[in-house]
Amino acid sequence: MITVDMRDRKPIYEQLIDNIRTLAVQGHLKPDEHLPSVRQLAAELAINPNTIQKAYAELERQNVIYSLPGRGNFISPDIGSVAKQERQRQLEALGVMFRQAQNAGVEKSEIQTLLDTVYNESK
Amino acid sequence: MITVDMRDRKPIYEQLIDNIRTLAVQGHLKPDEHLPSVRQLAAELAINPNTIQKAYAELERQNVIYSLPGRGNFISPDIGSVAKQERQRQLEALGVMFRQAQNAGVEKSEIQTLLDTVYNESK
DNA sequence: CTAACTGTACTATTCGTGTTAGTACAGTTG
DNA sequence: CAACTGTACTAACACGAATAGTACAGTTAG
Repeated sequence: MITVDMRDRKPIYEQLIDNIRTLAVQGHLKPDEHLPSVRQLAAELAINPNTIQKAYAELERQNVIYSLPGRGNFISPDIGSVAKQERQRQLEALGVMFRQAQNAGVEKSEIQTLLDTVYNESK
Repeated sequence: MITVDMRDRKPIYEQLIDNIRTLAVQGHLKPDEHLPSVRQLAAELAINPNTIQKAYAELERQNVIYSLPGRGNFISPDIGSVAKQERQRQLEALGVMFRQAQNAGVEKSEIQTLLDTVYNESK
């Protein structure tokens, strides 16, 4: 489900980009699946079509989707490579966070425990 | 050293807040240490005094510093409790990141390796 | 006491970015 | 042909960040 939070500091178009990329990477949106049209999604979310268009344009640039003028926007068939990039991004972000946590004085064992908790609670 | 990056999307006053809080938490700024005056720091960083004032006001609200009108701004004597809060914040942020990484398909072992690397490279 | 510092509190203005509003045009489809 | 699509514009608006300027009271070194 595609949603936006008007109270969030993050711009709407960025929320849309992250939201749709995540759905695609997680397989909730299949390759070649038809996305809502610019105008339709704008109506559903009660925001301006230009904002949707801005998000779709960036998603196409990131190879998350492709567009066929007159037809619509569709999930990219090689979404797998996007997923790979996304995992890499997550790791890099974690690297930064670890360094920040370390020099804030957070013990490695605390992070270790947290990591175990998160990766076990889904069982 | 207190710095700001004009190209950063994060507002200058927020950069200052994080920057000074980090320096204080890490002990690079000692309790009761005298901070640069609003006007002096503004001159050094080539930004408006109001922006410095905004950051100092928020830092005081967070108990990172205290101010004596006419005298200046100083690092809080009980900066230790701020450091504790900061460690807690870092852990919570990591929790969010772990969940994101997990459902982006990042393997636990990858994160484990990264964690070990970061916490060993300082040896 | 005075001059030169401090913090603090305002108002007004400027600036950048996100968002909206509106229009237009070409391709697609039933 | 009618009703969809994406795409490309321009203009206006809204909001927050940042600047500019002024003012006033407390502190301190001379």
